[in-house]
Amino acid sequence: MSRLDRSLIAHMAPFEGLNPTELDRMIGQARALRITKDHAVFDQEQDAHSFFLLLDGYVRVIKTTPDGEEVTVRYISPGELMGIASALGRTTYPASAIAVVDCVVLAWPSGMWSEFASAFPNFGANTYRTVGNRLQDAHARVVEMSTEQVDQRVAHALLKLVRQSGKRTDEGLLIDFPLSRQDIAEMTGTTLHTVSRLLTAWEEQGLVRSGRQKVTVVEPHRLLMLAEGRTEKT
Amino acid sequence: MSRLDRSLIAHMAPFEGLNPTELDRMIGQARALRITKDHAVFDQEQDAHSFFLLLDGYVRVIKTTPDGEEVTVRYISPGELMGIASALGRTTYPASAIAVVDCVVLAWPSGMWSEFASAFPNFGANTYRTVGNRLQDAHARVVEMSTEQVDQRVAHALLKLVRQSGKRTDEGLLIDFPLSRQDIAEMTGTTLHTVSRLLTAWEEQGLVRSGRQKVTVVEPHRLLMLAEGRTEKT
DNA sequence: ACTCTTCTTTGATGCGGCGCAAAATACTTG
DNA sequence: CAAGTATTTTGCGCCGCATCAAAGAAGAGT
Repeated sequence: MSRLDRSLIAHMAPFEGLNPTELDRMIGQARALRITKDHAVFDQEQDAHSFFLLLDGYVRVIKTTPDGEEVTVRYISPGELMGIASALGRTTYPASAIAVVDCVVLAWPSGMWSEFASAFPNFGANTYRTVGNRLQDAHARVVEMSTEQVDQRVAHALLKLVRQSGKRTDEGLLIDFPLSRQDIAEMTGTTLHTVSRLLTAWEEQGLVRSGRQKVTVVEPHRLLMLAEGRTEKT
Repeated sequence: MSRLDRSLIAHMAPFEGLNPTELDRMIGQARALRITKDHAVFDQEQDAHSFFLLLDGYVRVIKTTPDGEEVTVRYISPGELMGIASALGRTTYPASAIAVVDCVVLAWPSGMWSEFASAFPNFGANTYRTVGNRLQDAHARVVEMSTEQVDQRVAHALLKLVRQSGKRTDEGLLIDFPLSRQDIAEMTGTTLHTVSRLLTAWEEQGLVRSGRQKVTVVEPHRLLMLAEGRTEKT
């Protein structure tokens, strides 16, 4: 079994303000896991035994409705915590987390949460700041869904993904993991058909370039204008 | 100036598990405020100087979009905390809170949050449980907006309000504060026109009774079936 | 190279619910 | 009680986008 070193996590936002000793104590309790593509890190409704840190890869957090529809809550990037139900006094996971590529995660037993939070106040504060941001995001999503048209929502979704995982290429900013039309539809509350039509239209206007499970934003600025709803001059 | 007594708050959820001494210490630092109907408890974007507990009345939490549309995030009932930006490491309020009737609130300076949280761990845990619930709610809203039709969303909204503030009357369960078609529209991402049509249709079917700024749910069960989308047999 | 599967594109059709307009009703205030 | 204001109702036309259907395109497996 491989040793875990604090350098793995020292630079990550949740651990900001922790000294080396503290980092060692935290990582000493962690288990590293590999999650292969399309497998779950944790499942909705299940007992929240652990909380996680994503070290490498990308994870999609989804909620499944009683009648089987899937809604994507968010994408997790390396350095983000997930499954922190225990920090919020829950005993089950409210959503499922699926690896969209092969991933590496660290896992801590949920029971350890309160211990960490009181022993390392910075860690607690960092986590709650994250929770605050996610609450904000969720409310922003509600506002978007209430007030914006589909094209604006899709534009916003793409911009968010680009901000989170955009990689410079010679064509523009490539979203760094496989992302299908269906995936985008599940983020924006529409259908893959509509997403497909929008992307081809935008491709004709030179805003994006896209292919199978891959989207590159060529002109973020013009896409933002569209997202904000200021009228487009052809 | 009136003395505040711990009996005001002792039975409220955020203070569960606190002993009388602790309650006294907390309430000793609080200021009581009256907020008259239609006035703000706090405003979006403003410096988060205080956090609040609603003692009496009802408060609507809203987000305003750049172009002036208002989206209702939630209604607050007596015994609930609000404006707890500081617990999540924010320095400004992410939304505005408006009294829908004359209200009484307690206010504590934001700076006191961390002190309370560490001195009274139960209070901290209770608060974070609340935050967890709100995050859940927000995600549930996103799922609703993504997958449900307007009539289902309106039905869900009414049921939520009834659960929160339903008062038994001889007609059914009355929502205990003034609530216009416009208000319902802002909760569900639709227009007052559509809400009006739905309510009159439901009234004809005997599901609800409603008048000016007032809604009574007559048959919660049938309304729930409608909310869940199981088809109605006329 | 060929088949199978997954993902994407594109067309045709229909409808839920929004936008607009105007009237009716319910409170409020002098 | 009359005038003024806020809220609700209702009709009508239209359009954004879902739904249904089917055919391409791109990889994956053998």
